[in-house]
Amino acid sequence: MSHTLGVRQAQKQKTRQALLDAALGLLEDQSLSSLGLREVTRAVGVAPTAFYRHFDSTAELGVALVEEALGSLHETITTMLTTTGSNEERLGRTVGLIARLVRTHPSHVRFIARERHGGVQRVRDAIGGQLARFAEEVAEGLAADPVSAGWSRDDLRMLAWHYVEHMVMTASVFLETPPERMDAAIDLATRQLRLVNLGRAHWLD
Amino acid sequence: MSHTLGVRQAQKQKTRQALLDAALGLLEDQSLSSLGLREVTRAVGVAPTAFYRHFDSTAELGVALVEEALGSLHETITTMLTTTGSNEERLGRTVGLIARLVRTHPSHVRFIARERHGGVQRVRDAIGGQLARFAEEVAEGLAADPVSAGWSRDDLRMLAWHYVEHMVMTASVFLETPPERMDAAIDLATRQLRLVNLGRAHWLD
DNA sequence: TGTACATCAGTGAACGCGCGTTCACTGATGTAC
DNA sequence: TGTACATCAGTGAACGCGCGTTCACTGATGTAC
Repeated sequence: MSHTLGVRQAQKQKTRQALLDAALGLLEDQSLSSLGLREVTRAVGVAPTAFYRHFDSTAELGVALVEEALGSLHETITTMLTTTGSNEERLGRTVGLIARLVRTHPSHVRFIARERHGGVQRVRDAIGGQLARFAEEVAEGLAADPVSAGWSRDDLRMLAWHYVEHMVMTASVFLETPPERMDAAIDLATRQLRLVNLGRAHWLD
Repeated sequence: MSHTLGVRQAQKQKTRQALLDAALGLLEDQSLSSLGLREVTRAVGVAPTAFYRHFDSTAELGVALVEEALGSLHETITTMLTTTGSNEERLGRTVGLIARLVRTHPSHVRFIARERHGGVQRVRDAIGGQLARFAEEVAEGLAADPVSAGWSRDDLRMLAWHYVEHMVMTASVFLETPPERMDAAIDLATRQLRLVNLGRAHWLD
Protein backbone atom coordinates (compact mmCIF):
# COMPACT_ATOMS: atom_id res chain seq x y z
CA MET A 1 0.00 0.00 0.00
CA SER A 2 2.40 2.60 -1.23
CA HIS A 3 -0.17 5.40 -1.07
CA THR A 4 -0.98 5.13 2.65
CA LEU A 5 0.36 7.85 4.86
CA GLY A 6 3.56 7.21 6.71
CA VAL A 7 3.27 6.64 10.44
CA ARG A 8 4.60 10.10 11.09
CA GLN A 9 2.12 11.86 8.78
CA ALA A 10 -0.76 9.81 10.15
CA GLN A 11 0.11 10.76 13.71
CA LYS A 12 0.38 14.42 12.74
CA GLN A 13 -3.06 14.33 11.10
CA LYS A 14 -4.47 12.70 14.22
CA THR A 15 -3.09 15.42 16.48
CA ARG A 16 -4.35 18.10 14.12
CA GLN A 17 -7.83 16.60 14.17
CA ALA A 18 -7.69 16.35 17.97
CA LEU A 19 -6.90 20.07 18.11
CA LEU A 20 -9.84 20.85 15.82
CA ASP A 21 -12.19 18.65 17.83
CA ALA A 22 -11.08 20.12 21.15
CA ALA A 23 -11.47 23.65 19.82
CA LEU A 24 -14.96 22.91 18.52
CA GLY A 25 -15.87 21.61 21.96
CA LEU A 26 -14.50 24.66 23.73
CA LEU A 27 -16.39 26.91 21.32
CA GLU A 28 -19.71 25.67 22.70
CA ASP A 29 -19.30 28.14 25.54
CA GLN A 30 -17.25 30.96 24.04
CA SER A 31 -16.33 32.74 20.83
CA LEU A 32 -13.32 32.10 18.66
CA SER A 33 -11.91 35.53 19.45
CA SER A 34 -11.50 34.54 23.10
CA LEU A 35 -10.28 30.99 22.47
CA GLY A 36 -6.75 30.50 23.75
CA LEU A 37 -4.07 28.36 22.18
CA ARG A 38 -3.14 26.92 25.57
CA GLU A 39 -6.76 26.01 26.30
CA VAL A 40 -6.88 23.93 23.16
CA THR A 41 -3.59 22.11 23.69
CA ARG A 42 -4.49 21.49 27.33
CA ALA A 43 -7.76 19.87 26.26
CA VAL A 44 -5.90 17.61 23.83
CA GLY A 45 -3.07 16.83 26.24
CA VAL A 46 -0.11 18.11 24.23
CA ALA A 47 2.39 20.87 24.96
CA PRO A 48 1.32 24.42 24.03
CA THR A 49 4.17 24.62 21.53
CA ALA A 50 2.82 21.64 19.60
CA PHE A 51 0.04 23.93 18.40
CA TYR A 52 2.47 25.75 16.10
CA ARG A 53 3.24 22.56 14.19
CA HIS A 54 -0.34 22.76 12.87
CA PHE A 55 -1.62 26.35 12.94
CA ASP A 56 -0.13 29.82 13.11
CA SER A 57 -2.90 31.10 15.35
CA THR A 58 -6.35 30.28 16.66
CA ALA A 59 -7.73 32.39 13.79
CA GLU A 60 -6.16 29.98 11.31
CA LEU A 61 -7.57 27.05 13.24
CA GLY A 62 -10.93 28.80 12.94
CA VAL A 63 -10.63 28.92 9.17
CA ALA A 64 -9.94 25.18 9.16
CA LEU A 65 -13.05 24.67 11.28
CA VAL A 66 -15.10 26.61 8.73
CA GLU A 67 -14.27 24.03 6.08
CA GLU A 68 -15.21 21.21 8.39
CA ALA A 69 -18.45 22.78 9.63
CA LEU A 70 -19.64 23.95 6.25
CA GLY A 71 -18.85 20.55 4.83
CA SER A 72 -21.70 19.01 6.81
CA LEU A 73 -23.97 21.91 5.85
CA HIS A 74 -23.05 21.40 2.23
CA GLU A 75 -23.94 17.72 2.41
CA THR A 76 -27.34 18.62 3.82
CA ILE A 77 -27.97 21.12 1.03
CA THR A 78 -26.91 18.64 -1.64
CA THR A 79 -29.34 16.09 -0.23
CA MET A 80 -32.10 18.69 -0.21
CA LEU A 81 -31.49 19.54 -3.85
CA THR A 82 -31.79 15.91 -4.94
CA THR A 83 -35.03 15.39 -3.03
CA THR A 84 -38.05 14.81 -5.26
CA GLY A 85 -41.78 14.74 -4.70
CA SER A 86 -44.60 17.24 -4.33
CA ASN A 87 -43.89 20.71 -3.05
CA GLU A 88 -45.38 19.88 0.34
CA GLU A 89 -43.37 16.65 0.62
CA ARG A 90 -40.07 18.35 -0.26
CA LEU A 91 -40.81 21.10 2.21
CA GLY A 92 -41.30 18.65 5.06
CA ARG A 93 -38.17 16.73 4.14
CA THR A 94 -36.14 19.92 3.94
CA VAL A 95 -37.06 20.92 7.47
CA GLY A 96 -36.46 17.32 8.59
CA LEU A 97 -32.96 17.44 7.11
CA ILE A 98 -32.20 20.63 8.98
CA ALA A 99 -33.39 19.02 12.21
CA ARG A 100 -31.17 16.03 11.49
CA LEU A 101 -28.15 18.24 10.82
CA VAL A 102 -28.68 19.94 14.17
CA ARG A 103 -29.02 16.57 15.90
CA THR A 104 -25.94 15.00 14.33
CA HIS A 105 -23.64 18.03 14.20
CA PRO A 106 -24.80 20.54 16.80
CA SER A 107 -21.35 22.02 17.32
CA HIS A 108 -20.92 22.64 13.61
CA VAL A 109 -24.20 24.52 13.50
CA ARG A 110 -23.31 26.49 16.60
CA PHE A 111 -19.93 27.38 15.18
CA ILE A 112 -21.44 28.70 11.94
CA ALA A 113 -24.16 30.70 13.68
CA ARG A 114 -21.72 32.16 16.20
CA GLU A 115 -18.76 32.96 13.99
CA ARG A 116 -20.71 34.08 10.96
CA HIS A 117 -20.97 37.52 12.55
CA GLY A 118 -18.20 36.91 15.08
CA GLY A 119 -15.12 38.89 15.96
CA VAL A 120 -12.58 37.21 13.64
CA GLN A 121 -12.72 38.71 10.18
CA ARG A 122 -10.97 35.94 8.26
CA VAL A 123 -13.45 33.44 9.65
CA ARG A 124 -16.42 35.69 8.89
CA ASP A 125 -15.21 36.05 5.33
CA ALA A 126 -14.64 32.32 4.95
CA ILE A 127 -18.16 31.52 6.14
CA GLY A 128 -19.73 34.26 4.04
CA GLY A 129 -17.89 33.09 0.95
CA GLN A 130 -18.97 29.49 1.41
CA LEU A 131 -22.59 30.42 2.02
CA ALA A 132 -22.54 32.51 -1.15
CA ARG A 133 -21.28 29.47 -3.07
CA PHE A 134 -24.04 27.35 -1.56
CA ALA A 135 -26.58 29.94 -2.64
CA GLU A 136 -25.23 29.73 -6.20
CA GLU A 137 -25.67 25.96 -6.13
CA VAL A 138 -29.20 26.29 -4.83
CA ALA A 139 -29.93 28.85 -7.56
CA GLU A 140 -28.77 26.36 -10.18
CA GLY A 141 -30.95 23.70 -8.60
CA LEU A 142 -33.94 26.05 -8.67
CA ALA A 143 -33.27 26.96 -12.30
CA ALA A 144 -33.61 23.28 -13.23
CA ASP A 145 -37.06 23.13 -11.62
CA PRO A 146 -40.01 23.66 -14.02
CA VAL A 147 -41.62 25.86 -11.36
CA SER A 148 -38.91 28.42 -12.12
CA ALA A 149 -39.86 28.85 -15.78
CA GLY A 150 -39.84 32.55 -16.62
CA TRP A 151 -37.76 33.57 -13.59
CA SER A 152 -34.84 35.92 -14.16
CA ARG A 153 -31.41 34.74 -12.97
CA ASP A 154 -31.40 37.58 -10.49
CA ASP A 155 -34.72 36.61 -8.97
CA LEU A 156 -33.55 33.01 -8.70
CA ARG A 157 -30.46 34.17 -6.86
CA MET A 158 -32.64 36.24 -4.56
CA LEU A 159 -34.81 33.22 -3.79
CA ALA A 160 -31.82 30.89 -3.36
CA TRP A 161 -30.16 33.26 -0.97
CA HIS A 162 -33.39 33.58 1.01
CA TYR A 163 -33.51 29.78 1.31
CA VAL A 164 -29.91 29.55 2.49
CA GLU A 165 -30.36 32.33 5.03
CA HIS A 166 -33.55 30.77 6.28
CA MET A 167 -31.83 27.43 6.59
CA VAL A 168 -29.01 28.77 8.75
CA MET A 169 -31.48 30.73 10.82
CA THR A 170 -33.74 27.72 11.31
CA ALA A 171 -30.80 25.52 12.25
CA SER A 172 -29.69 27.97 14.93
CA VAL A 173 -33.22 28.14 16.30
CA PHE A 174 -33.44 24.35 16.47
CA LEU A 175 -30.15 24.34 18.32
CA GLU A 176 -31.63 26.40 21.15
CA THR A 177 -34.94 24.55 21.20
CA PRO A 178 -35.35 22.03 24.05
CA PRO A 179 -36.44 18.56 22.87
CA GLU A 180 -40.00 18.86 24.18
CA ARG A 181 -40.62 21.96 22.06
CA MET A 182 -38.91 20.58 18.97
CA ASP A 183 -42.20 19.52 17.33
CA ALA A 184 -43.58 23.04 17.60
CA ALA A 185 -40.35 24.51 16.25
CA ILE A 186 -40.39 22.13 13.28
CA ASP A 187 -44.00 23.03 12.61
CA LEU A 188 -43.19 26.75 12.73
CA ALA A 189 -40.22 26.41 10.38
CA THR A 190 -42.35 24.35 8.01
CA ARG A 191 -45.03 27.01 7.90
CA GLN A 192 -42.46 29.72 7.24
CA LEU A 193 -41.08 27.72 4.34
CA ARG A 194 -44.62 27.15 3.06
CA LEU A 195 -45.18 30.92 3.16
CA VAL A 196 -42.10 31.54 1.01
CA ASN A 197 -43.11 28.75 -1.37
CA LEU A 198 -46.52 30.36 -1.76
CA GLY A 199 -44.86 33.62 -2.66
CA ARG A 200 -42.70 31.74 -5.12
CA ALA A 201 -45.76 30.17 -6.77
CA HIS A 202 -47.33 33.60 -7.33
CA TRP A 203 -44.15 35.55 -8.16
CA LEU A 204 -44.98 35.87 -11.85
CA ASP A 205 -48.72 36.58 -11.43
CA MET B 1 -35.40 72.18 39.50
CA SER B 2 -35.57 69.83 42.44
CA HIS B 3 -35.74 66.75 40.23
CA THR B 4 -32.43 67.26 38.39
CA LEU B 5 -29.64 64.90 39.28
CA GLY B 6 -27.04 66.01 41.76
CA VAL B 7 -23.60 66.82 40.38
CA ARG B 8 -22.27 63.55 41.70
CA GLN B 9 -25.01 61.40 40.13
CA ALA B 10 -24.71 63.27 36.85
CA GLN B 11 -20.95 62.66 36.71
CA LYS B 12 -21.46 58.99 37.51
CA GLN B 13 -23.99 58.63 34.68
CA LYS B 14 -21.57 60.35 32.34
CA THR B 15 -18.75 57.94 33.19
CA ARG B 16 -21.10 54.98 32.85
CA GLN B 17 -22.18 56.14 29.42
CA ALA B 18 -18.54 56.69 28.43
CA LEU B 19 -17.81 53.07 29.41
CA LEU B 20 -20.75 51.85 27.32
CA ASP B 21 -19.71 53.96 24.34
CA ALA B 22 -16.08 52.85 24.54
CA ALA B 23 -17.12 49.21 24.81
CA LEU B 24 -19.40 49.50 21.79
CA GLY B 25 -16.51 50.96 19.83
CA LEU B 26 -14.14 48.19 20.85
CA LEU B 27 -16.76 45.60 19.91
CA GLU B 28 -16.52 46.61 16.26
CA ASP B 29 -13.45 44.41 16.00
CA GLN B 30 -14.01 41.70 18.59
CA SER B 31 -16.64 39.78 20.53
CA LEU B 32 -17.92 40.55 23.98
CA SER B 33 -16.44 37.34 25.36
CA SER B 34 -12.94 38.63 24.62
CA LEU B 35 -13.54 42.22 25.72
CA GLY B 36 -11.37 43.14 28.68
CA LEU B 37 -12.33 45.42 31.53
CA ARG B 38 -8.97 47.17 31.34
CA GLU B 39 -9.37 47.79 27.61
CA VAL B 40 -12.61 49.62 28.27
CA THR B 41 -11.36 51.76 31.12
CA ARG B 42 -8.18 52.57 29.16
CA ALA B 43 -10.29 53.78 26.24
CA VAL B 44 -12.29 56.03 28.55
CA GLY B 45 -9.30 57.25 30.51
CA VAL B 46 -10.27 56.12 34.00
CA ALA B 47 -8.59 53.69 36.37
CA PRO B 48 -9.44 49.98 35.88
CA THR B 49 -10.99 49.87 39.31
CA ALA B 50 -13.51 52.55 38.38
CA PHE B 51 -15.22 49.92 36.22
CA TYR B 52 -16.55 48.18 39.34
CA ARG B 53 -18.47 51.28 40.39
CA HIS B 54 -20.72 50.65 37.39
CA PHE B 55 -20.64 46.98 36.39
CA ASP B 56 -19.72 43.68 38.02
CA SER B 57 -18.25 42.32 34.82
CA THR B 58 -18.05 42.89 31.08
CA ALA B 59 -20.95 40.45 30.76
CA GLU B 60 -23.13 42.82 32.79
CA LEU B 61 -21.97 45.73 30.68
CA GLY B 62 -23.03 43.64 27.69
CA VAL B 63 -26.53 43.27 29.07
CA ALA B 64 -26.71 47.06 29.46
CA LEU B 65 -25.62 47.42 25.84
CA VAL B 66 -28.44 45.10 24.79
CA GLU B 67 -30.98 47.55 26.16
CA GLU B 68 -29.33 50.43 24.37
CA ALA B 69 -28.90 48.65 21.04
CA LEU B 70 -32.34 47.12 20.98
CA GLY B 71 -33.81 50.46 21.91
CA SER B 72 -32.88 51.84 18.51
CA LEU B 73 -34.15 48.68 16.83
CA HIS B 74 -37.41 49.03 18.73
CA GLU B 75 -37.85 52.61 17.55
CA THR B 76 -37.39 51.48 13.98
CA ILE B 77 -39.97 48.73 14.37
CA THR B 78 -42.46 51.09 15.98
CA THR B 79 -42.05 53.49 13.07
CA MET B 80 -42.58 50.65 10.62
CA LEU B 81 -45.79 49.60 12.31
CA THR B 82 -47.27 53.09 12.09
CA THR B 83 -46.43 53.42 8.39
CA THR B 84 -49.45 53.55 6.13
CA GLY B 85 -50.00 53.31 2.40
CA SER B 86 -50.20 50.57 -0.22
CA ASN B 87 -48.42 47.30 0.32
CA GLU B 88 -45.69 48.22 -2.12
CA GLU B 89 -45.18 51.63 -0.52
CA ARG B 90 -44.93 50.22 2.99
CA LEU B 91 -42.49 47.59 1.77
CA GLY B 92 -40.13 50.17 0.32
CA ARG B 93 -40.34 52.32 3.42
CA THR B 94 -39.63 49.33 5.63
CA VAL B 95 -36.42 48.53 3.80
CA GLY B 96 -35.55 52.21 3.79
CA LEU B 97 -35.96 52.35 7.56
CA ILE B 98 -33.64 49.37 7.98
CA ALA B 99 -31.05 51.11 5.79
CA ARG B 100 -31.41 54.23 7.90
CA LEU B 101 -30.97 52.28 11.14
CA VAL B 102 -27.76 50.79 9.78
CA ARG B 103 -26.53 54.22 8.71
CA THR B 104 -27.31 55.97 11.98
CA HIS B 105 -26.49 53.17 14.43
CA PRO B 106 -24.07 50.77 12.74
CA SER B 107 -22.45 49.67 15.99
CA HIS B 108 -25.82 48.82 17.53
CA VAL B 109 -26.66 46.64 14.55
CA ARG B 110 -23.26 44.99 14.64
CA PHE B 111 -23.58 44.33 18.35
CA ILE B 112 -26.96 42.65 17.95
CA ALA B 113 -25.88 40.52 14.99
CA ARG B 114 -22.65 39.50 16.69
CA GLU B 115 -23.84 38.84 20.21
CA ARG B 116 -27.18 37.30 19.33
CA HIS B 117 -25.39 33.98 18.87
CA GLY B 118 -22.24 35.04 20.72
CA GLY B 119 -20.35 33.44 23.53
CA VAL B 120 -22.01 35.16 26.51
CA GLN B 121 -25.21 33.42 27.50
CA ARG B 122 -26.81 36.21 29.53
CA VAL B 123 -26.43 38.56 26.57
CA ARG B 124 -27.78 35.98 24.11
CA ASP B 125 -30.80 35.47 26.35
CA ALA B 126 -31.37 39.21 26.73
CA ILE B 127 -31.30 39.74 22.97
CA GLY B 128 -33.48 36.71 22.28
CA GLY B 129 -36.02 37.82 24.85
CA GLN B 130 -36.25 41.33 23.43
CA LEU B 131 -36.60 40.10 19.86
CA ALA B 132 -39.41 37.79 20.99
CA ARG B 133 -41.17 40.79 22.53
CA PHE B 134 -40.71 42.75 19.30
CA ALA B 135 -42.22 39.83 17.38
CA GLU B 136 -45.25 39.93 19.69
CA GLU B 137 -45.68 43.64 18.98
CA VAL B 138 -45.41 43.06 15.27
CA ALA B 139 -47.95 40.24 15.56
CA GLU B 140 -50.37 42.64 17.24
CA GLY B 141 -49.76 45.18 14.51
CA LEU B 142 -50.43 42.56 11.86
CA ALA B 143 -53.61 41.45 13.61
CA ALA B 144 -54.97 45.00 13.30
CA ASP B 145 -54.42 44.94 9.53
CA PRO B 146 -57.48 43.93 7.46
CA VAL B 147 -55.19 41.77 5.29
CA SER B 148 -54.90 39.46 8.28
CA ALA B 149 -58.63 38.66 8.48
CA GLY B 150 -59.05 34.93 8.98
CA TRP B 151 -55.48 34.36 10.17
CA SER B 152 -54.97 32.27 13.32
CA ARG B 153 -52.99 33.84 16.15
CA ASP B 154 -50.33 31.21 15.64
CA ASP B 155 -49.92 31.98 11.95
CA LEU B 156 -49.68 35.68 12.73
CA ARG B 157 -46.94 34.96 15.22
CA MET B 158 -45.15 32.87 12.61
CA LEU B 159 -45.32 35.71 10.11
CA ALA B 160 -44.30 38.34 12.67
CA TRP B 161 -41.31 36.32 13.71
CA HIS B 162 -40.30 35.86 10.10
CA TYR B 163 -40.42 39.63 9.61
CA VAL B 164 -38.31 40.29 12.69
CA GLU B 165 -35.73 37.67 11.71
CA HIS B 166 -35.61 39.00 8.20
CA MET B 167 -35.16 42.51 9.50
CA VAL B 168 -32.17 41.61 11.67
CA MET B 169 -30.69 39.56 8.85
CA THR B 170 -31.16 42.37 6.33
CA ALA B 171 -29.63 44.91 8.71
CA SER B 172 -26.52 42.78 9.16
CA VAL B 173 -26.20 42.37 5.38
CA PHE B 174 -26.49 46.13 4.88
CA LEU B 175 -23.78 46.59 7.48
CA GLU B 176 -21.31 44.60 5.39
CA THR B 177 -22.38 46.13 2.08
CA PRO B 178 -20.02 48.80 0.67
CA PRO B 179 -21.79 52.06 -0.26
CA GLU B 180 -21.53 51.50 -4.02
CA ARG B 181 -23.42 48.22 -3.77
CA MET B 182 -26.02 49.51 -1.35
CA ASP B 183 -28.63 50.13 -4.06
CA ALA B 184 -28.42 46.52 -5.22
CA ALA B 185 -28.64 45.27 -1.63
CA ILE B 186 -31.71 47.41 -0.98
CA ASP B 187 -33.29 46.12 -4.16
CA LEU B 188 -32.58 42.52 -3.15
CA ALA B 189 -34.01 42.98 0.33
CA THR B 190 -37.09 44.64 -1.15
CA ARG B 191 -37.72 41.73 -3.50
CA GLN B 192 -37.32 39.25 -0.64
CA LEU B 193 -39.87 41.15 1.36
CA ARG B 194 -42.17 41.28 -1.68
CA LEU B 195 -41.85 37.49 -1.96
CA VAL B 196 -42.98 37.02 1.62
CA ASN B 197 -45.81 39.50 1.17
CA LEU B 198 -46.98 37.54 -1.86
CA GLY B 199 -47.05 34.39 0.23
CA ARG B 200 -48.98 36.30 2.86
CA ALA B 201 -51.57 37.43 0.31
CA HIS B 202 -52.23 33.83 -0.76
CA TRP B 203 -51.93 32.15 2.64
CA LEU B 204 -55.65 31.49 2.97
CA ASP B 205 -56.24 30.44 -0.68
C1' DT C 1 -25.20 81.27 55.44
C1' DG C 2 -21.68 78.44 57.87
C1' DT C 3 -19.79 74.40 59.97
C1' DA C 4 -18.95 69.52 60.87
C1' DC C 5 -19.53 65.09 59.36
C1' DA C 6 -20.96 61.34 55.92
C1' DT C 7 -20.97 59.55 51.42
C1' DC C 8 -18.94 57.56 47.56
C1' DA C 9 -16.91 57.93 42.46
C1' DG C 10 -12.63 57.46 41.11
C1' DT C 11 -7.39 56.40 42.39
C1' DG C 12 -3.07 53.84 42.37
C1' DA C 13 -0.21 50.27 44.15
C1' DA C 14 0.04 45.55 44.55
C1' DC C 15 -1.01 40.58 43.83
C1' DG C 16 -0.98 36.16 41.59
C1' DC C 17 -2.05 34.04 37.24
C1' DG C 18 -2.39 32.43 32.57
C1' DC C 19 -1.32 34.04 28.29
C1' DG C 20 1.47 33.73 23.51
C1' DT C 21 5.89 33.04 21.89
C1' DT C 22 11.13 31.74 21.74
C1' DC C 23 14.39 28.32 21.93
C1' DA C 24 17.31 24.37 22.13
C1' DC C 25 16.07 19.65 22.80
C1' DT C 26 14.66 14.56 22.05
C1' DG C 27 13.69 10.50 20.00
C1' DA C 28 10.84 8.02 16.77
C1' DT C 29 10.26 7.80 11.79
C1' DG C 30 12.09 8.18 7.14
C1' DT C 31 15.75 7.67 3.62
C1' DA C 32 20.07 6.58 1.14
C1' DC C 33 23.30 3.24 0.28
C1' DT D 1 18.72 -6.77 5.71
C1' DG D 2 21.73 -3.42 8.20
C1' DT D 3 23.83 0.93 9.07
C1' DA D 4 24.43 5.89 9.27
C1' DC D 5 22.40 10.12 8.81
C1' DA D 6 18.32 13.45 8.11
C1' DT D 7 13.86 14.89 9.25
C1' DC D 8 10.54 16.79 12.13
C1' DA D 9 6.28 16.26 15.58
C1' DG D 10 6.15 17.05 20.01
C1' DT D 11 8.74 18.73 24.57
C1' DG D 12 9.68 21.68 28.53
C1' DA D 13 11.82 25.64 30.48
C1' DA D 14 11.84 30.38 30.26
C1' DC D 15 10.39 35.16 29.12
C1' DG D 16 7.80 39.39 29.46
C1' DC D 17 3.16 41.06 29.55
C1' DG D 18 -1.55 42.31 30.45
C1' DC D 19 -5.19 40.50 32.83
C1' DG D 20 -9.01 40.72 36.84
C1' DT D 21 -9.37 41.70 41.48
C1' DT D 22 -8.18 43.48 46.43
C1' DC D 23 -7.42 47.23 49.25
C1' DA D 24 -6.81 51.43 51.70
C1' DC D 25 -6.96 56.05 49.99
C1' DT D 26 -8.57 60.92 48.51
C1' DG D 27 -11.19 64.72 47.87
C1' DA D 28 -15.33 66.65 45.87
C1' DT D 29 -20.26 66.44 46.74
C1' DG D 30 -24.15 65.88 49.83
C1' DT D 31 -26.57 66.46 54.29
C1' DA D 32 -27.86 67.79 59.04
C1' DC D 33 -28.18 71.36 62.14
